Amino acid sequence: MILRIDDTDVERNTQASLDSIHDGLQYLGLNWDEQYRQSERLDLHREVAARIYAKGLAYRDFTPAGQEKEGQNDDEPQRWLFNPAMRDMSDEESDRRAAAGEPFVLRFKVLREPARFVQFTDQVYGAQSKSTADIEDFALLRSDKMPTYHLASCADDIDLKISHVVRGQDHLSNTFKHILIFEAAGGEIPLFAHLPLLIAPDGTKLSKRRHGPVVSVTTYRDLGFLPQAFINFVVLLGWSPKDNREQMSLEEIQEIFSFEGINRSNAVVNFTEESPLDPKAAWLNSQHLRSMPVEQLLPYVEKELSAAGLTVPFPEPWLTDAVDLIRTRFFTLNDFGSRGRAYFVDEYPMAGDAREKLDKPGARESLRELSARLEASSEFTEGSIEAELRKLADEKGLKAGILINGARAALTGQSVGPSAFHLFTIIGKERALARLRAV
RNA sequence: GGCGCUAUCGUCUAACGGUUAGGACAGAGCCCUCUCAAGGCUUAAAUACGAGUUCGAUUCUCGUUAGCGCUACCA
Repeated sequence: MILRIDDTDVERNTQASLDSIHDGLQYLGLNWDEQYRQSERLDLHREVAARIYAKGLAYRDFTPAGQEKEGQNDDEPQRWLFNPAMRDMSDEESDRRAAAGEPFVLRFKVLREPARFVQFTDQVYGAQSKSTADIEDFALLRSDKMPTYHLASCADDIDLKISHVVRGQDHLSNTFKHILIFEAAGGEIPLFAHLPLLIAPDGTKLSKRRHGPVVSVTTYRDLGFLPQAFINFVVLLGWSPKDNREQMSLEEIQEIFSFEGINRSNAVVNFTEESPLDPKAAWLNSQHLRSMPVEQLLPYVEKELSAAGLTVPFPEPWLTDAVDLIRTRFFTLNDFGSRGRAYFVDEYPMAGDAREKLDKPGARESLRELSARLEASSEFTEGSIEAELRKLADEKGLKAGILINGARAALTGQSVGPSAFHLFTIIGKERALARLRAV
């Protein structure tokens, strides 16, 4: 895999955007073998431009920036293809003005009269065809000698022997220009596959500017997404396995993914003002979280906990059990370091509604009593704990629920969670009883 | 305006020209239950519109409408 940074636009070329690309790719485990930056390959691009010019397939346009359409004859006001004075300028004049240092744009001399059809077969959109009569004389080199995206992209594709160009559908109609460049430069034309766009709920194209968090892969990482869950979500936007499968492993996806199965219509990422997360993405993450082999999940949890400042001695068997127990009610990795804190360390906050459970009349003293009795008991299993607790509730004239909910609150700092009896055995006798004593 | 692309539940999507138009998420309800999840079950919800071809059109053709893209010395 080649990672090529298309950074010929100096204005938008920032370290931050480069970091974001690297971070996102690394998080997803999409590692590259080679990296190139177009801004470091300008000589190659200019060479290709020179070659096209030498063949008479490009010309210098000395029109100042922004004035291309001025002075146009108004029979087709909106339609600009080229400026005849520039396109038809004599070589002598062109050379003279260039030698005099006058800035110019190098434009591709698109075939006119007779026009011809440029054709290619897109792997997703099928047969495509467009008349050169509808293609304007696009720029190859800007007046500051920087290559345009079109030129740089094609020149690099040729040089790097790119086999497949897979990109957004917004480039579908640019592809005709690219084919013209490939032909003029004498390069082999790669296979093209255009993908439908991801759009916002209001139908507009997703953009970094307007939908920053939604389009940034690192957002999902920071929200506690498993990489495979994110990939699973994205792959289902514009493509499906056709057999009603939703949750899929990376291996399954690699096995069955194909260009032919890709849809041609844009897909909406269903986020809201409150959350950048599509509900289906959240669901897929929770599905992966609870169904992947627990040993595979452990490294993620460990990383998450250490990021939260917690040092936990993985892989202790009881920790594995704890992760396995609570993951069915968690949605993201972040939950382990927040809601799951009490399972891993002894310092954890007591939620307000958990405190309410403990404030029930008789709850605290009964729980302390329970602690003492369990301490004295030789057995410490779910069964023995339940028997002891129910017996105590009976004696105190309390509903068992008071003690059950109270125990959960004391043990985890939360009013909701797994079976209270199971909790005792997960947390361990010594620590569990200490937590009861401390209510 | 020109050129190109697209159109199935709210969203993501399935359906050799013949299905009660299927699944998933989100929603509603029920079951399970010590709480919360999970899980199981049920429910509501769609072929943009109009012609044509055909015994029969979500599916093929044309038109309309709508959306998106390109139309830059951005990518």
